[in-house]
Amino acid sequence: MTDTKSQTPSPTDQTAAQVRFEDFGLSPDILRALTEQGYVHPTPIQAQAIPVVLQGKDVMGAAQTGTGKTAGFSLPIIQRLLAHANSSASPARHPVRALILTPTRELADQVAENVKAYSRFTPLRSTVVFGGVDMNPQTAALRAGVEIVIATPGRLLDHVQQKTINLSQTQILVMDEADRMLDMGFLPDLQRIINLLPKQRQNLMFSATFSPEIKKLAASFLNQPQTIEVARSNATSDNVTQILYKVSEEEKRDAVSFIIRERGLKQVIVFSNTKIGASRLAVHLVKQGVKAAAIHGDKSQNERMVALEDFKRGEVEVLVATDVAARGLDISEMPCVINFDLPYNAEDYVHRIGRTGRAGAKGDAISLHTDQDERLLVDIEKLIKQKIVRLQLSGFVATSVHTERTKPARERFDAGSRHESGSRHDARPARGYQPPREKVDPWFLKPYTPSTTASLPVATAQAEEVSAAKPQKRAALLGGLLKARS
DNA sequence: AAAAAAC
Repeated sequence: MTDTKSQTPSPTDQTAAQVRFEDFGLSPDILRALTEQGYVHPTPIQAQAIPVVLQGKDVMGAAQTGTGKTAGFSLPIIQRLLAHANSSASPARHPVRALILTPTRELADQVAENVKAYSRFTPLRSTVVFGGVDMNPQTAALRAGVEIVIATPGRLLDHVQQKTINLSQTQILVMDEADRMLDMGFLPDLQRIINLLPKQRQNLMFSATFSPEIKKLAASFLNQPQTIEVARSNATSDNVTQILYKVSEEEKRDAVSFIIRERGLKQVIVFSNTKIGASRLAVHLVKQGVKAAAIHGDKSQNERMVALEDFKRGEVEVLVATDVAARGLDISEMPCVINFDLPYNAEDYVHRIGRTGRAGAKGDAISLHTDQDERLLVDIEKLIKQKIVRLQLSGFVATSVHTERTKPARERFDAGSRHESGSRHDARPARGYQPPREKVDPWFLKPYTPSTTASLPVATAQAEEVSAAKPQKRAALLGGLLKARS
């Protein structure tokens, strides 16, 4: 909902800030919804996208999350559906006329909430469709009739198969976070869905980055699209201060709680590369009295929802997340994000830190890195075309250890407890000497041994081969798509 | 290497 909030204009916003939502010729019913929410001025992407979408043109939009993208496409879509009412259909029948696809369930839910809010005073109906929850309520809503459907691809196709949805009248298609959908291997699903739609339709595609693959996708799906680009692609916001702290693998968890305590953070997302890592870190933080919760794909949809709601309400102060939350999640006023792990994919770094410094506000992006991360760091700095500031985590002493197994960790534990002024060590003195637990995550704990160091170049070379092959495979897929269409 | 998404 922070999407369209008017903001302190930065120099580049000045023209946009002078425009008002009233200037677009939107229906009074839409303007009323906007007024009630206190939205007066469009964000730059909204100012650019709304008129173009209203004209019925295809759009290729490059926009980071937090730029007001959702309102940028949903407001004009609602307007178009209102203006071109289905005269032929009986009033009881509401065919799906606009379809909005998103990569994650949470994002689908949020977009749906926004669409509902903007169309509140119109006769248009909308519903959201995604997996992990009971199909029946969705089926009931679709039966009752909706003009706008917001969906994740898998469950949508499920409904198609069950014949509980009819897409033969869909005039507008939106692909939100298209780059993410490609990354997640949704291309075949996208193609299947598009084949179900009328050939004559309006297509809107939004992507945080303009990779060659995205351009190919745009070329195959869009019809003479108008390009809208607000932020430089792959650029990080100037409002975000990026910091790096070098720590050892064993120190990471304590470093996170140290940073949270030291800065008095009350709203922070911590990104972990693994689901198990996210869960463990959350448990660790809770044990230290931090109000933390984990959100990742192994949690039930209900748990994910509850964690997100609690976080938005402030009941949870630290949300430990995998990349399920890297893109799209609309969480307002995020002053800080922490990378517990550096992401494997440099683009994900951009998305993660895009969770902060939004809508003109300042933000901090703090990343922990270890010796093993050097390569990832190089990739990231190459992508964002800047060096990230390396700082010392001054005053930090690890008080507990990741694993009790490695000798260096134990030494650090002893050293830490001697210098530490707090009493956590005294409260639980036996902790450092317990025998190792049975289930040790091999990925998480990589001991420093000469043999692993020696084998590293080989492993790296293999990894390069794989990642080099991937785009080609995608390109081949896209090529097939192009041929199939022509 | 991981994560996400349909049952």
